[in-house]
Amino acid sequence: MPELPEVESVRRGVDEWTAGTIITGAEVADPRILGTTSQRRIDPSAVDGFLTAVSGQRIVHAERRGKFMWLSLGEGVGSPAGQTSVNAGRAGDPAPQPELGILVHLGMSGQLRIHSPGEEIHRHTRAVLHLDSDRELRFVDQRIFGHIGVQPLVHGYGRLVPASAIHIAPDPLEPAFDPERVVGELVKKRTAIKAALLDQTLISGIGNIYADEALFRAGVHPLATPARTRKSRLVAVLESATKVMSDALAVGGTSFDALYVNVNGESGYFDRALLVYGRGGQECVRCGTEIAKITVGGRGTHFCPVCQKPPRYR
DNA sequence: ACTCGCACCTGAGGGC
DNA sequence: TGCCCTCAGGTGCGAG
Repeated sequence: MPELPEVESVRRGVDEWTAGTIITGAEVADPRILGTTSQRRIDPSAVDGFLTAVSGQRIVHAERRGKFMWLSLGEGVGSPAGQTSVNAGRAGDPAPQPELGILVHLGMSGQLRIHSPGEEIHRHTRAVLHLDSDRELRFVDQRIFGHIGVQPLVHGYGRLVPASAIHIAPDPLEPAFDPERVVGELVKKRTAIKAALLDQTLISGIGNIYADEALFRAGVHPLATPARTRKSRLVAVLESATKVMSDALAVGGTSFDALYVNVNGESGYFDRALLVYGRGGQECVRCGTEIAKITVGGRGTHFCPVCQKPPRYR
């Protein structure tokens, strides 16, 4: 569900509520949330390992690259007695501690919500972090395509990122984003440009909604082959993607239903600004032609057959 | 070395 | 009402 604008809206709220707080304890209601969708068999000790690793840690900031978000962790000053086994053994160790972060990926249906203890627990709540601010951060995820876990921070494209995000390219809203590098990679791609836009190792943050929107706004057909497309057109697609995601972020992202909300449970408003996504069979806002819906790379793909001319080589 | 297709889940909505 | 099918903001892995 969430793409860059939605994840960034959530990150901002999480950072506001959690930066500088200490995690006093945690719960894992469904251990599957600790694994990826392809690593669902969770060792029972993983739950204890997670609880031990996060308890007593101080949250420095909520950070993000593409759709990957994480809480960077600092010294657990003031951590409660009895929950500091990880740090206690190293208390006198002069060697610097490895930098850690709590990775949170929202998958298709994940939400992070801030609550006061005692507020009603949603039935899809998979994990909870208790904070010393007398608030708690709840990870709610209907489909469990998301995951959470403590990871070392490693260097990737000029930043410290969680180990499992090392392969993720910079997104268009971060300083490390280099459109020339992306175009340089794109011109080697023989796959459909829509699929290339969804390749998070090439450019991150773009998902199914904004890929369709960016291609429509740039007037490029989703099945165009990047290697056979003018560089100027590729640049236009990247600019459109950046613009549409910035515009969406400015209004809190895109919400079709209650599955995407920010930390306070509020929806975003960009759904009313979508020009093609979800509009199959309706008239194109530019030329009135019926918006087509096809499948590209297994994903529903919406485009205008007139405004986005089919490539001649196909 | 690439590219593709599917599996991983739960739930909503449509057709019969 | 109920059953069965399709579809959904993502990602990782194995097969070809």
